[in-house]
Amino acid sequence: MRNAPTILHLDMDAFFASVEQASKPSLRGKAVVVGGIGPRGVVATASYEARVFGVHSAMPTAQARRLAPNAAYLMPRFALYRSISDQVMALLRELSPLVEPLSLDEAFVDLEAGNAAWDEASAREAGARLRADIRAVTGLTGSVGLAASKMLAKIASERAKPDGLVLIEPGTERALLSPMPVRTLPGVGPATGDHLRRAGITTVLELSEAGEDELVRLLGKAHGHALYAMALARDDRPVVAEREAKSVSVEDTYAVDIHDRLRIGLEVRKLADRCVRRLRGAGLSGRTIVLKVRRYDFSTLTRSETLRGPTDDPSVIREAAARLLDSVDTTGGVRLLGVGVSGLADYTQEDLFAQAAGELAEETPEESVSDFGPERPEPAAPEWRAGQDVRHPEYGHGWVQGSGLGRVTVRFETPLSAPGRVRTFRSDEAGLEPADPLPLVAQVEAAAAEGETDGG
DNA sequence: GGAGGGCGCATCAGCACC
DNA sequence: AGCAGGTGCTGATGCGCC
Repeated sequence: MRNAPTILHLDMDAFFASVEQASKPSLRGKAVVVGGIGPRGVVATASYEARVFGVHSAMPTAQARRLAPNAAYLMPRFALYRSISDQVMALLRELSPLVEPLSLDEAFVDLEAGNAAWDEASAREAGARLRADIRAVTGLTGSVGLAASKMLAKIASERAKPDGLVLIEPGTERALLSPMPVRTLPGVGPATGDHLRRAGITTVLELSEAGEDELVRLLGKAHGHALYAMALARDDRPVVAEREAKSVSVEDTYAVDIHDRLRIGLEVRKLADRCVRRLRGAGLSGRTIVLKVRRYDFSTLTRSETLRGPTDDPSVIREAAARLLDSVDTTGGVRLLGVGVSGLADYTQEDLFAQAAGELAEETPEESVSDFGPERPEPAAPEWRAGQDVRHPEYGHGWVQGSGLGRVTVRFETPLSAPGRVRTFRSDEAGLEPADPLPLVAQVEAAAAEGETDGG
């Protein structure tokens, strides 16, 4: 807790949905839902137009479809969101080297550490300029919260949404916090919220009145102390620039439960390979292999095994995952499988143990290496995914609005065009091919906005 | 009735070692 | 040899967050 409101929290407004609307003119002003499209998908982001129908993130997509049947339902395009996120994070780093990204669309910035602000007026000014820059560079809006601590900056940006800026004046923190529900505080989710409610505690004021000892008794040592401090608006957590990953994991929920034990083994193997690809991509290796299984009844269990040293060897990790699977009863079927690696080494070091094991186990030689990697055969028929960008030699750039029954419907428009027209083709239409997303903002403008900060 | 993916953190139990 | 008490690791689970 400092005495000037120089911690900034940025939250992009309905980020995924806003990117899709910017990229697809025909969706502007319309209900857009981005998330898992399958029977077991959940909503990642709903546009504000979709929220009017009661759709919100973390809601099952099936339920969203009942509430807003006419909304556009799109798969997330993370590569595109990441590229825009990078532009936004770069703007934040111009304010201060102390930037802590929380996700693709959210970050804390310590303005004081970057000499970007030192008091209320300069903080407000920096926040307003940031919002303008974000709009100029990305065409999107973000909301800014400014306060003397992380917790309050975040609460402020929440109140600023959408497309606003809120600064919490030092000295007013406790009065602001007191009437708010306990769920407002970081660390209070559904379980803790229920727990506190059963103890008769529903507001932040009641939380502080309960006293530290009572909270520790109710919630345990770490949680109790932390929550009492938060309730009094005491929050000293620093903005931390780079936090290195502590684990890497991948998981899949299947459209239907898998019962076949062989198939389960196959999926675990595929997940292990995907996990290793990510691990290697980050130049990491790890020592503990974790298998996660969610059964048909939603009961979830994890099994883990710690090796003698870190590895990024696909066959070692596959075999560990397979061993862990052996110890799990999958009768009744599984809905989700996952493979993870923790105990990461920040550099890839030679794994002598795995090497020795590999040399000993000559019975299973090249198979493990040769069919690892991206060289698996592509499916023959092109599968058109909803939302995907495409090009057609005659009609130009567009996106897939829907596909099925050997047909694909494409809307031809670009981020800079007027809403475009829809055409339907056969799935194997000659010349129709996947395309990269186009920039959301005219290049000249973007270059000018960057030049302004570079040159000045 | 339905509930993704990917992470970090806390707690607890069991065990080895001192 | 048995016991009491730390400490640190491993493994499992649950919560919270975006």
